[in-house]
Amino acid sequence: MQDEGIEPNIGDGSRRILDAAEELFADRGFDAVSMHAIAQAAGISKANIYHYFPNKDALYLAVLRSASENLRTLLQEAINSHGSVSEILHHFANSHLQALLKRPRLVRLVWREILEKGAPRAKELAEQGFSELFSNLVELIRNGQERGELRAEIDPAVAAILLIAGNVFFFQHRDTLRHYPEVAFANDPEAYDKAMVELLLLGIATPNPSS
Amino acid sequence: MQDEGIEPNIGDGSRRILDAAEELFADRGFDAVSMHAIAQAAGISKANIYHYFPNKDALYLAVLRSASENLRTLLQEAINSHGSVSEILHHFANSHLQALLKRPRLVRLVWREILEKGAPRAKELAEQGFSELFSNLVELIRNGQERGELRAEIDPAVAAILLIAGNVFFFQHRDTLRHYPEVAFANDPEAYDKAMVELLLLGIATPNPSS
DNA sequence: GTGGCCCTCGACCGGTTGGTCGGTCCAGCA
DNA sequence: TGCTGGACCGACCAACCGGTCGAGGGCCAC
Repeated sequence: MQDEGIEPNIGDGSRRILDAAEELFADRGFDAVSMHAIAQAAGISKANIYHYFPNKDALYLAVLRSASENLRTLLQEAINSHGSVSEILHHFANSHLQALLKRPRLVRLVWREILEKGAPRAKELAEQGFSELFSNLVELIRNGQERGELRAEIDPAVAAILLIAGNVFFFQHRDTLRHYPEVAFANDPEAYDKAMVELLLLGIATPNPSS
Repeated sequence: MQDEGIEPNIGDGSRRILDAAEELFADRGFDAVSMHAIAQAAGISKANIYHYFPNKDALYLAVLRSASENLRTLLQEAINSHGSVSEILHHFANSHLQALLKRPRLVRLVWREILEKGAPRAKELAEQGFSELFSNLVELIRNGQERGELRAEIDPAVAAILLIAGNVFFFQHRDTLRHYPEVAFANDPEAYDKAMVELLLLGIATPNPSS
């Protein structure tokens, strides 16, 4: 039968296990983390983990499920806004990137699962967050087009992908970007998002006077 | 001329090992791949691997070095072009994405290493490809600004990141994107790049606010 | 008391891991 | 012809893996 809403047995014991496992899985991946290491990080014995979770896969799945849900609700906040399309997009980009930066462990964990090819343990689960976000953003851009604030010729999906990709790329490579002198915004995600959305809105080409 | 000048012993034996290891490491990651599996995939005995490589780490490093070099030369082709800025950017984006799609194993392998946090085995090695690409693209956009074809107000680094991020995102999620009805270009990278570069050039906002 | 009921644990299991070792095969060369 | 050295392998090793088991201990109802 199906589980009803929320996992029934989330006590203090399993919570500490989940926390420890989440960090380790996010940092090193499924295979590189042993149950012994998780137990040690949680401050309990390895056998005790098996009192709460039947096996390693189930533990990983529980961690992923928890992370996916948390990440989803976190990202959901990005689409609650109003105003002009420009304001909405600015708010969306900023909230989205802030959400990613707020819980980097969750993001890395979920992303790791999405990118895995060998053994997709719960790909759909990990993808659901992106799915909602993407659909909502596409809808949002489409509304902007209908209201005439955005050009009708553009593909909303391309614009949505660019916005999300820009944020994800910044999140994933912010440490690397810090090393480049060309990058002035590596430590300032808000400035980055501001520049990015303005660039997306106005384009990089010099406007043609005879348009 | 078969001598590459760097690695002294690249014979037929080690080549097959590197090929097999590259595929397995790219698909499943370092820890999930056993030396036995690599030997089996290469059609040799496990002990024979140790005739060419001192240990698993050295083998992984050799695979990563080879992949990084190949990927770098592959990406290098993207920056050789001329014409107007618009043409150059279109060519760059297209070549870049084609390069990614041409050798997905290399890309996944290198990207996996970049994203790893627990044990960065050769992060700098994996990042060098992106480094060159990014610097060249920034320079390219800066030239366009000096020639007046691109707006002077934009940050070249932001534009460069958006372009690369858009391609990388498409590459990494093309399988997922196929499931969305909003996405018409999931099987057509050229169409995607065309739309993306045009969007970047002209922006998504209507040029004249509500008249 | 004492019997159940969760937690918690050390000790243990079979299997797999990265890595080693002694030895075989065979082309090249004297 | 015999020797040499690189390519190659089956068998083996200690360590570790995920997972099991039986036993303790605190706690509450009786």
